[in-house]
Amino acid sequence: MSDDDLEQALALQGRISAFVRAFGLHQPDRTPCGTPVPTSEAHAVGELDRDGPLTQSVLGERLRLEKSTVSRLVSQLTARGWVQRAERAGDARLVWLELTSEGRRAAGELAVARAARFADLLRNIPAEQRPAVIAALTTLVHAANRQPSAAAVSGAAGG
Amino acid sequence: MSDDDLEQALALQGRISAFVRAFGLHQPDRTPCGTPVPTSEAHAVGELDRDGPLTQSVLGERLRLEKSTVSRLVSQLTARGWVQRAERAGDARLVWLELTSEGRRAAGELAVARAARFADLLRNIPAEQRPAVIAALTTLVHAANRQPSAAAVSGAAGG
DNA sequence: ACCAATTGGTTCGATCGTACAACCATGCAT
DNA sequence: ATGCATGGTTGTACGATCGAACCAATTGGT
Repeated sequence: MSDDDLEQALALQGRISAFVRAFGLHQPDRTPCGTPVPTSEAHAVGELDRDGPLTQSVLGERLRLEKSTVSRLVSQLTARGWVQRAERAGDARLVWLELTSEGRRAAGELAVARAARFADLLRNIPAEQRPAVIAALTTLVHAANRQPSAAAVSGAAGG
Repeated sequence: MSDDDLEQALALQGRISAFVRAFGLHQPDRTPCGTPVPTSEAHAVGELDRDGPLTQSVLGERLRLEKSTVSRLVSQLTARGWVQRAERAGDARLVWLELTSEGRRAAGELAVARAARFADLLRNIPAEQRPAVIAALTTLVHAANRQPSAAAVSGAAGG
């Protein structure tokens, strides 16, 4: 690793860490909508709203969570009345997840609240820089997805 | 909010959310170094290593944490032998925090491990795009810091 | 000089987010 | 059939964080 690389790595680390803190991503609960919705539930609902019925394992892949975590998460969502566990002809092991109508309504509200929050963030970025910021994040996501053990070696923003 | 703004907000939200998942930031524990160090402890040690002795409340401001959270965090670090709570002439309420020599050693190791992880990430970004990515993140951090209730309305990456 | 409000910390209780291991059921392949 | 792989559930443990209640030292007014 050259000195230049090291410097860039340190810069990257500092920025990401700072953003996580500044944007409040280190606080797990709370979401800005009527009923407070835990973050993880919001993520799951968003995924189901966007990509139709999914099996639990697929949802887990999307969210990068262990199957046990997903199982519990789904239980909470069904308790809340937002998700239904269903079966389908075919593989009897699979649990299919779909939003209830109530769940779709909630997903919509959450999407609006979320968009508002991010719109606020954008408002603090000069308009001409916005596309560049979004492009850079896209690059970053691709890079992260290419990392070998992204999930396994995790947590390093702070460590 | 114009359609264009909305579109950008949605893009931003999606990218950030994707990055958090892809890079594994949603998993609180684990850091890639000898002894597994919880993320929050690593952050705190890094801060103390960089900016000398701090009081607890200042550390809390830096990390954007409640004083109760900081108190516990510091207890864990002293139990680990990395931090010393000290007093100083002057305001007797203040608790000054400083790294022990063991703590400084650990901070160094953590920094190395962290840099390696981020260097990996950089390796997956074309060299010519790296400065742009870092610049974009800088912009993003500034924007987040300008947000009114960053801490209060938090958690919205998923909600 | 005194008392009230403020500030820095600690402790308690709660919730969220997640992983790993052990386990069961179903399905698939030899 | 038998044995391995896959999808889920439950139990256990930890990490991260907050708010409220509380105490001690300080500071500002009157």
